[in-house]
Amino acid sequence: MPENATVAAADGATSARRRRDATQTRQALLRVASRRFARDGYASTTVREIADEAGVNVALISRYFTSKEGLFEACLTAAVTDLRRDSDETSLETMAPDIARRIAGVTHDGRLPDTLLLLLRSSGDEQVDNVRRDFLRSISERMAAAAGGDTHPETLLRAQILLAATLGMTLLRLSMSIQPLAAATEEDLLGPISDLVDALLGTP
Amino acid sequence: MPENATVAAADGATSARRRRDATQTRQALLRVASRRFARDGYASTTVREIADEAGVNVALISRYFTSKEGLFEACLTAAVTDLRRDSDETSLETMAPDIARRIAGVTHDGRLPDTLLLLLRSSGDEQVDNVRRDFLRSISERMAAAAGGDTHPETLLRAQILLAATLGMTLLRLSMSIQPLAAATEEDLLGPISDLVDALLGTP
DNA sequence: CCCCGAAGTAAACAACTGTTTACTTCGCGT
DNA sequence: ACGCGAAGTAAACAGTTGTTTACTTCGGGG
Repeated sequence: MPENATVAAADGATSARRRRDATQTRQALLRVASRRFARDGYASTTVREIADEAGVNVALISRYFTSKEGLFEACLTAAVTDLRRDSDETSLETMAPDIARRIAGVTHDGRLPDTLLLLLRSSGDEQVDNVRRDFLRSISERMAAAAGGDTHPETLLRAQILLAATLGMTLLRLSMSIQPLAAATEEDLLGPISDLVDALLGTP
Repeated sequence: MPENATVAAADGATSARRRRDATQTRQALLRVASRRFARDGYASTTVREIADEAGVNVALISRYFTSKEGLFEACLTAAVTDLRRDSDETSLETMAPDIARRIAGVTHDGRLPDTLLLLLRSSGDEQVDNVRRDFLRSISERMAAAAGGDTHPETLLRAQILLAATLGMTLLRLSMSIQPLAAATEEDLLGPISDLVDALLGTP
């Protein structure tokens, strides 16, 4: 027999997993599923692929998340929580660097771009879709609010266009690997994005 | 029995179909499939759904397009052909109204936004994916070329960001129905998009 | 008019999907 | 050390997928 059979399958994380730990298993599933759902979409991703990549049995998805749909909803909730954290204290000055970091930056726990991409994926379930839609809308409202004191109705439209540009860039980078956008660094993007923010939300 | 059994199923087009015509059947399938693939993605769309909506038997998809994959490739080719037509004679002045029309306008033959959205959908087939990627890149190159005579390397990056914004707006409109962006008219969008084009590609 | 090939159809096919079941194996508190 | 409940597993399940088959029906040229 192999000398170390306990971690025979692919590890679901960078760190080695304890042999039996429901919490770690759940997190491994969440991490793998978030990436796959974000990059390939809901329908193209099978539960067996997720389980295999996480080094976990398929049945545990149903056990811990009720269903594939439940797993997706959990991924989405985690993404929303993560995104809300640094989008509530936004201002017109920090917006451009924030966007650049969200698109091309990396942080402590992992890679961010996946998180943003998940908002564009649908499971088909109407209720879960509404979570997604409501959150996108609240983000655009926050961006519009940061733009200026005046509540000009077109400001919200312009904020949504800026949001669309952010999501589009993420899509072209991660899902389509369009060069040179896909290889652009955080600093490469800062200039154009600053112009973007200024043109859409800056005071004329 | 019903008084008119020949067009019993849902019509695949606005016009009534002749009872037996391979060309019309193929076009009906193409039209329905393009819309479904664009709006819901490749994996979420069933060949039976496409056939039913087109009022056609499922087996005819395999007959006329070899496979679901072949049907998708045919949709993509048609979309590319359509998009190339009015993107090769683009200039910096007409770019903003062109984009606005592509996103919110309607034309002679049907609705345009679907066409643009199809470029974001993947069937998983690597070869077909390359068609998609190559075309997106060629579009961004054409936009960069229209921007100015100088071949500054950052110009291509900025053109791709503009392309990303265009695709993102289409996505937020058609696939997510984010208001007020989803309800914005061609004229509503012209102002912000003009600012966008100017900020990214205009000479400073 | 009539018939032959094209156009269309219903049913069956195997592969794959998400989910459940019955079972085994481990780790931890006593 | 031991056993009991939690954690994990393999196999089977029913439904759906894309595709193929054998068949019927139409319609236009001779």
